[in-house]
Amino acid sequence: MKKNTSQPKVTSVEVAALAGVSRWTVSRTFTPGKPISEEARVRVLDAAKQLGYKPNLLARSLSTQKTGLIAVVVDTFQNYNVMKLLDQLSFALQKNGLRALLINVADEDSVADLVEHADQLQTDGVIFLGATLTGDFVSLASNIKRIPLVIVFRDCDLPEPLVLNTDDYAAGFDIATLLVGEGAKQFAYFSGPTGMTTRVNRREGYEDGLHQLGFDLSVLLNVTNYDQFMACDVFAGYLNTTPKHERVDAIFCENDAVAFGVIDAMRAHGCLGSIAVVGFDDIAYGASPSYQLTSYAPPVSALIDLAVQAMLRNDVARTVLKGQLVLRESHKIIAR
Amino acid sequence: MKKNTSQPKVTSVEVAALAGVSRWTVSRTFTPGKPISEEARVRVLDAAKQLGYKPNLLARSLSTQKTGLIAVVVDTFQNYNVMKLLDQLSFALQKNGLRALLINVADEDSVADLVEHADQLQTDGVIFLGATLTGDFVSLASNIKRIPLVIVFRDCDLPEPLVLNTDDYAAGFDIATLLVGEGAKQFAYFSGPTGMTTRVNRREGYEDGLHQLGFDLSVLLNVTNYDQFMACDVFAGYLNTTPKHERVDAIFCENDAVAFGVIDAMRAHGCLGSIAVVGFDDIAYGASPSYQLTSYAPPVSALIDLAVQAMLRNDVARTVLKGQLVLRESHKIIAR
DNA sequence: CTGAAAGCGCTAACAT
DNA sequence: ATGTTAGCGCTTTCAG
Repeated sequence: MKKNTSQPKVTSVEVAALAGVSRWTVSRTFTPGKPISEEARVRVLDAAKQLGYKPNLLARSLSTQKTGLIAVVVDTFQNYNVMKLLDQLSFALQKNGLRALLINVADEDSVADLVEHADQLQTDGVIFLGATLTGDFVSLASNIKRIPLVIVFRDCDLPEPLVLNTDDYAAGFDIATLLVGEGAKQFAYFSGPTGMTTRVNRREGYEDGLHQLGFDLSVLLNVTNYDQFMACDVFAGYLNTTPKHERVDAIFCENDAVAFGVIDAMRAHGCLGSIAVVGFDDIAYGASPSYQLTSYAPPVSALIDLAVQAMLRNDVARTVLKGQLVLRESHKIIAR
Repeated sequence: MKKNTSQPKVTSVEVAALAGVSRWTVSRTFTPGKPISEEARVRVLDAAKQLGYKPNLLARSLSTQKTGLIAVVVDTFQNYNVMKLLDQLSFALQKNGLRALLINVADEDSVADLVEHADQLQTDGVIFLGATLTGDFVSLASNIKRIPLVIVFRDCDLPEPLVLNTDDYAAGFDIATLLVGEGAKQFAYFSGPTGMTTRVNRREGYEDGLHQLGFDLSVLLNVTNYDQFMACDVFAGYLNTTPKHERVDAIFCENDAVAFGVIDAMRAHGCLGSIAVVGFDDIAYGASPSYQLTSYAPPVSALIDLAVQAMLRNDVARTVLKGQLVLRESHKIIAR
């Protein structure tokens, strides 16, 4: 049995009494950057320690109108990339004295409610972390005017929320260039779920890149979920129904999970290395000897810094930033 | 540029005025389960909508002494298992009207500060999610008496914080039984980092199980980090320095990440299938065709439910629960 | 540098 | 069922 040893609550009043100063002097002691005589400070700190006093940040927030809480909205956890982003984001927030209030919107239609609740909790901002924004987001965004709304690693057509994203077009273009350089002639693109806020730019850059180099995008594959196993099934289907000589020799996958699935399918089919594959996100797992996935690394820390900055000051503008290709083995065509 | 369209703050006073009722009636309207006449309710709701009023939950918390915030302490994000746990935990909390305040303690020595800060924020409890608790945790735990402290998926010798964990001993025992049943004769255990709060039970159950069946644990491997690639290196080393006929034929890995590393090493070494391998955690990835990892699935949802319950009521006792083996292919000895 | 008044926005407890 | 009193614990004026 766990007991809640509710200690007698100690407030600034008691500390003030013990230290022989006023309540307001106690407050100042615990507010960095407030003028206070060294003597008073020591006396207060001493009394506080003796009483086990800690300022109630909730009460402070009510006064200052700042909670230091940032709602972080995530819609898919079980994804290595999201994990990395969440790791870095929560860390960056903490470094700036902010805290991440995690909002899990796996349950699609509750987004609006959850974000509204966060708003009522007086969070200082909302960051949508690679979340696939659904329809009601429009109304949501217009309801929340009090605090900054930021979308990182996702696009959004609306003018309202601040968008901070990878330059998907440039990425697609670079990948087309890489693949053509490897000698590929037939190209495929493997997309994930298509929602309201899409990542078409990634494909467009790829396609434009191919065109510019005299090639076409001949095959479009799709999976309704960024799921490795589903992607594997889809690609296995492609391999099974397409005679070897008709197959593409290069494929750009919308993210690494899909790319893994493609590689799995090729391994199972015994044709590993016959098709160049490039992923996106550069999750740590890609370095695995079993995959050696070539991937595009988004400018994670730069974008996260911007997102945090946007929470702190209101002077961040919509931005797309280039990432960079991480070359390993999977983009090479070894066997044919 | 993002503008903070600071709307004129609307409080319950304004709503009360417009609705022609008192402030407290407004409060009641927004507190589920409080008696209120339908007429008044409608009038208030109407006025509230008109004014765009939303109750300030912060102020409410100050009064009620409940924030509905639960600090969730995580020390390693980039781990599929943690991700799953965090996903389920945050979801379970939400379902119960609670919210997860994410505390990222990647930076080891800041645990105490961060948890203390959470305490000052008046969180209603703290959940350590599979976090490796370091030394100063002892003092930490004794400092926080106001709210329940729970450790899930980790052991802890201290009597104070509530521990909710998998029955690691039983798991180890079951795995020994499985491996012996597969015809293995020589056994290894591959452990991860050894900290203050260890998972020795997992190994002990394994070892006792082997003994009971007439076998011994002959090889102990270790990696200082639950990292697939590091584990791969370590196991590659083992394979390279141990002649084939002297090698173990079964290995139990402390978690799936390590097990993946072992499989990677075997694949690279061309001896895939020669050694039975069993992991722990049953991360989704284990189902990958490239691994087909047999693993032990901890009773995740049961433990998480208990943790949430512990936040809600103070009647949860220290518990260990059995999980179950998930049989795929990796525990079979195919080639020798 | 320190003290006092007023108030952040809401709700518990009691009264009506 | 509704209104009242008193406060949650802190901070922001602004005097002294």
